[in-house]
Amino acid sequence: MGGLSTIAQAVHQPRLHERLLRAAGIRLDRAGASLLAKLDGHGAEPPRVTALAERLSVDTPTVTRKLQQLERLGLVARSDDPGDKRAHRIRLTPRGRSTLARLVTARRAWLDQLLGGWSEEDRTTFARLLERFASRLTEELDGSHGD
Amino acid sequence: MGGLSTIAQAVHQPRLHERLLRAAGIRLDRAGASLLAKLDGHGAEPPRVTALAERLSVDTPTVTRKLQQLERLGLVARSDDPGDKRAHRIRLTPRGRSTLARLVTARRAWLDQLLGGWSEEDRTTFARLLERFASRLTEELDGSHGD
DNA sequence: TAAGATAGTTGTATGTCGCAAGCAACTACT
DNA sequence: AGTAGTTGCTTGCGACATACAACTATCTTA
Repeated sequence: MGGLSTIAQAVHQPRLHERLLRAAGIRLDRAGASLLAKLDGHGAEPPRVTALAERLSVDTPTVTRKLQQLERLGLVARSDDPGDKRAHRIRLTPRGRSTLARLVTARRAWLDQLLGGWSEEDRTTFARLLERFASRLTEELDGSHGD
Repeated sequence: MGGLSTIAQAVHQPRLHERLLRAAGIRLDRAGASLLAKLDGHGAEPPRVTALAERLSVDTPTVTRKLQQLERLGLVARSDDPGDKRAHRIRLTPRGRSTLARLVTARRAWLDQLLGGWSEEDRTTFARLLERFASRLTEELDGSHGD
């Protein structure tokens, strides 16, 4: 099952990302893209820096700095947390939302292309197992903070 | 199918890697680990720097520098290419080979743990689809060098 | 044999990330 | 209310990853 490393490596490559994003007319680095993605659709309140760091499994300074960049680019905005003056709520700006939308579309198109010859059944199964594995993995990462 | 990004991200995380390798008693960074893995079992001649760069889909300077580190650590060795004085052949030292073996074992154990509750059938299917996807991806990467 | 290609290295810049340290605000305990 | 401890976020710093450009040595070819 060496495919896992291969895939992780490949999907993470700067080159690939560059190509994909450029094709979509988006100028955004990988970490920025991940962050944007985590800002989407979680119903209630916009998340805080800490919450984002946890979702991404990185530390807060990393998120802080990435947010500063994204803010400069006008893709995210921060508001004060009512009830805790230390905290900020992070949300997508309209521009951020549209960038994210284009990003998602581009990724999907790329995936569709890669899964070109696959049967509908294989695709579905793959998606299901991938999702299951991802959530297991996320659990694992979250669960072992205090190791 | 956002699981793909999640997985790529997770598997690539310094944190995770650190933990995994430390548990296995290995002191090696991610890129080093990837490089070692590509040095294994390809029958004939040991590969050259260029070949490694291609396999890893990174450029040659990256490989050169990583090799210098691995060489200092005594994990790889280089010999002159007979027939081309510019080129070098890169091979694992015994120590490199044993490090790699431990690495592979550690990864497998980690995977087994993650796939804990999975049926045998799901595991097999997942491995198969993952492999298929990985090789498609590799093709894609190789095929688009000259974009 | 000179022109161009190729193998590898070094120089330099950007991005990703962690740990340590710090400040401001919050919470709890007395 | 005051002090101690905790939490949310930021800044300082360093390590790693990787790209592009420029260079040297060697090989290939017309």
